[in-house]
Amino acid sequence: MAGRKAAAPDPARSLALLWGSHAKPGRSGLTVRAIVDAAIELADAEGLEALSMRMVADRLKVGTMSLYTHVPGKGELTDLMFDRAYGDLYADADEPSKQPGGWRGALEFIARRNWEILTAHPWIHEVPTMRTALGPNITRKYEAELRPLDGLGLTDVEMDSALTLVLTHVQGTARAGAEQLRTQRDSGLTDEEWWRQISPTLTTVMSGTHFPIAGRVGTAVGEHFQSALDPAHALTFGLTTILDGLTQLIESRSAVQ
Amino acid sequence: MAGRKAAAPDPARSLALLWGSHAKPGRSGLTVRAIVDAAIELADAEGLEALSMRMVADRLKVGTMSLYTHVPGKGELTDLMFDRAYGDLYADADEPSKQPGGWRGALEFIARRNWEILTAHPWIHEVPTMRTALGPNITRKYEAELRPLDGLGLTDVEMDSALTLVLTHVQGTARAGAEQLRTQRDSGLTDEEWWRQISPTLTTVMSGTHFPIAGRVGTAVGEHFQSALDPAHALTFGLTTILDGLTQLIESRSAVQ
DNA sequence: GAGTGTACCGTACATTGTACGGCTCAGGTA
DNA sequence: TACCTGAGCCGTACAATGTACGGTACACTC
Repeated sequence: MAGRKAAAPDPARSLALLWGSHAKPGRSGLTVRAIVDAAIELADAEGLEALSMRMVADRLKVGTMSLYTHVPGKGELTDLMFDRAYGDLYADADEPSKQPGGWRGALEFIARRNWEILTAHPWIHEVPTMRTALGPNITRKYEAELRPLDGLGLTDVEMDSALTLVLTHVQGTARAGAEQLRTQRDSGLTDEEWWRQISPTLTTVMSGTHFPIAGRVGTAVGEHFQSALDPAHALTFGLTTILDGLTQLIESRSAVQ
Repeated sequence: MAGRKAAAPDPARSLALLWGSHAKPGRSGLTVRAIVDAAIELADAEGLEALSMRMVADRLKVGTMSLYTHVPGKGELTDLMFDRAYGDLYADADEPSKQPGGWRGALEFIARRNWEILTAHPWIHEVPTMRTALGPNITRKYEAELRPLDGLGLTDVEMDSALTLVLTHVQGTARAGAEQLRTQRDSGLTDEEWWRQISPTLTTVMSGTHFPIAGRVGTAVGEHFQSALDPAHALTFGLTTILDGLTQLIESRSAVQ
């Protein structure tokens, strides 16, 4: 991005900030909580790229540089936003495991809740998540999501792998959906309008090529979903397939035992 | 980003550019191909964010604004880079279906090749892919990847869904791996050093909490992989599970028929 | 030799994150 | 009360970005 390169981040300071109390007000009433909330509101509407420190400060009626008293920089701010966005994912650490349908029902619930958060806050996809994996809400999330997988005969590593697989699927699908929406909004064209606009060029340009199966399948998909992609369908199709696969693994484990 | 907001893009022009000949030189020998190649080289090393039009122009010993004679803007340039990166994915449109092991072997091959490309060009994750889905190389890729799924009893929509599921998994996993590498490079710390650095703060801060399963599993994963995440393991675990799930679907279809 | 279109590019501008240094005020001490 | 100190606040400045605009120079055609 523009500006000087990001200062060397201090991981320990970031961690302390994540776990700290965000409610202590300064002289003008400014708090970390208020900064994070304002930033989330802006990012929900415009995305992370469009979010600027100046915009956040303006919304809080505060000088831009005042933010830096409470937050070391934009990177740390997005980390805080990330952890906060997952703050009310679950009522408590047992909510997923209390769902009906055993581990399968629990994973379906987990997938649905994650999907909802990602849809409400599409900017989450742009946050580098490695650093924030130890925030308070993310930690609680990990505990809540592992519990339904405990005691099924899986090893600890397998429990983590199974959860990661489901979450990666939800994230990837939600990301594609968010991108689709954003592309539509940026261009001001619906999928159908866009298609109509490029259609003549496309036939010209592809006249020399011959892709029989891609043509047939692409057409079928387009007619079925009115689009090249239906994220909701991709989510459930993939989840069903993944859970079927995990069923085999879990059954083989309990059979061995 | 900085600068004026991106000009209203013309989809038809972008499409024509994607399919056009990129070898026609201008007065100073500048070609679209050369611009794209230079940009890919730079992005491979530094990422898409760090890639600037000025850097590309400097590398080609050309004025910055000369690039705009050949390419409408940075967005279209990344589209071209994207399509080009997938240029030599497969020798021909039948390479995946010729792999041993039937459809399962073919999908494993597809996953592996996509993984290799994504690992070689991590900036691909930052390119909005919706627009480029109709570039020449992406179209050929789609054809090549659908062929091994044809004639198994799946509907056209199911063929697309199955492929999308596998590709989403590979992308999500590769993205996590790329992020891990980038975080390490940016911070200059290995996973282990980073962990040691935050460890005291972490115990202080988490002293009041109690997450038994997260603690147990997290520790097991960390010891097993020397890291919170092993992308290669996540890839194969997920792929196996997904293919097991798809096997059930395909068998049920051929049984019905 | 004149004219024309296109490739090339220097300059300018809005916008970004944030370093730096100064101002102001709350709270403690004398 | 008078003063001091540290922290909150923030105006200004800077390097970097994508690209609009308008000018220059070259390769053509006639």
